[in-house]
Amino acid sequence: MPEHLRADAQANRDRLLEVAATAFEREGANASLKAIAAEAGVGIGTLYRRFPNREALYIAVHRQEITRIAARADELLAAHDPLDALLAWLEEFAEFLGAKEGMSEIFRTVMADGQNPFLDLRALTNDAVRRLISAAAGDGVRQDLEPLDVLTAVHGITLATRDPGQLERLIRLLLAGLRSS
Amino acid sequence: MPEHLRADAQANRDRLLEVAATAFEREGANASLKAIAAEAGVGIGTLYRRFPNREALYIAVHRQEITRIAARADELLAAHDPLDALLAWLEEFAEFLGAKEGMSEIFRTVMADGQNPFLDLRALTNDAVRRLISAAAGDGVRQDLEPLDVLTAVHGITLATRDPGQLERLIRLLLAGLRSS
DNA sequence: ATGGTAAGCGGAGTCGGCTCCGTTTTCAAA
DNA sequence: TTTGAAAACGGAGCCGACTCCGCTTACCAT
Repeated sequence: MPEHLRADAQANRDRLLEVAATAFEREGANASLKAIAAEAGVGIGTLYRRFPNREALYIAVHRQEITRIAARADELLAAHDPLDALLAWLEEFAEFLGAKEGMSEIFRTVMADGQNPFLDLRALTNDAVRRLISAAAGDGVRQDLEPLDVLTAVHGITLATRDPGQLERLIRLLLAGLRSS
Repeated sequence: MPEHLRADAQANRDRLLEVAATAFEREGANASLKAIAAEAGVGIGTLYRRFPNREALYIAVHRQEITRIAARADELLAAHDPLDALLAWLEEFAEFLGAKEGMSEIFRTVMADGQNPFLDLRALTNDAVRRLISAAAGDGVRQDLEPLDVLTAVHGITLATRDPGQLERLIRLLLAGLRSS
């Protein structure tokens, strides 16, 4: 395996990401990959060689956005009480997962797989939660919880919820659980 | 729409359910419907006429089992403290959803659709939760929660969780939330 | 008993995901 | 500049979901 992609391959990869971004935007995470390949002017085989499954392509497209969410934790902590920051972040994260059609399902696969090329993203969000929880120690938030468990809880809520009102209620219920002695 | 199925249709339906039961058992909820139809000796069209989608067939196969779970609420209430009963039921329900490969995903579709022929099952489980919550009023369980929200929370947990230990922890976290003032 | 028809049937057809492999292209060593 | 092999390409091919519609069959009214 070479260090860098061949020039033609790199160009194709870039074009795929570009086309995929607008396709996912337009049609959600279940956009036809065949169509994306065609619009990018490559064969379906080329798409799959570069991105071995739908999840890989989808996450590659949204890499920046996810990094951004993780970074939001510090912004929120700087601007609000720790408890408010925690709640706000959980809500933003939930909204992010829920807003894009299919994003939540994609996350499911990504989270489940232990040896994928997205472990860095998982670590980023994981650390964000850890910081938020630590900061809110003085507000009665339990310190014995795995950040990944909290992340999973929010994720689960976005998976099972359809109605935004219900999502809001369940996030608050989760927060209540986090504050239980 | 006739009251009863024609004799041949009824026989085919029965055979489909029988075959589907073993197929789902063996291969999980994503068993090939084409294969099920073939094994039942009918065309794929016949399967889809009777069960308009995978979910319909899957739930039809598991109808008894779901009814059974709902009924467990009363058994548990009769045998344990209300709080223990509530926890035990939530765990049983979660285990049920998590045990069968794909069941949890099927539930997702069923829960989301407001006009399906499974509303009775939803009502059954909903009432089970309502009774459990009411009974545990004296143990500090909040009475201002929609049973459906609680059900959704458990469901979400089973959707997002892979590891049984994590599932157990999240159920307990949920219970803690239920008891917060 | 039989004839008309609603009910039921089946599988060809369409579409999308994903794989596999024979062909083409890049690129760097000589 | 040539050249050969690693890298990349593309699309045919397979599979499964689900639909659609022309053909068949049960069954009831006569």
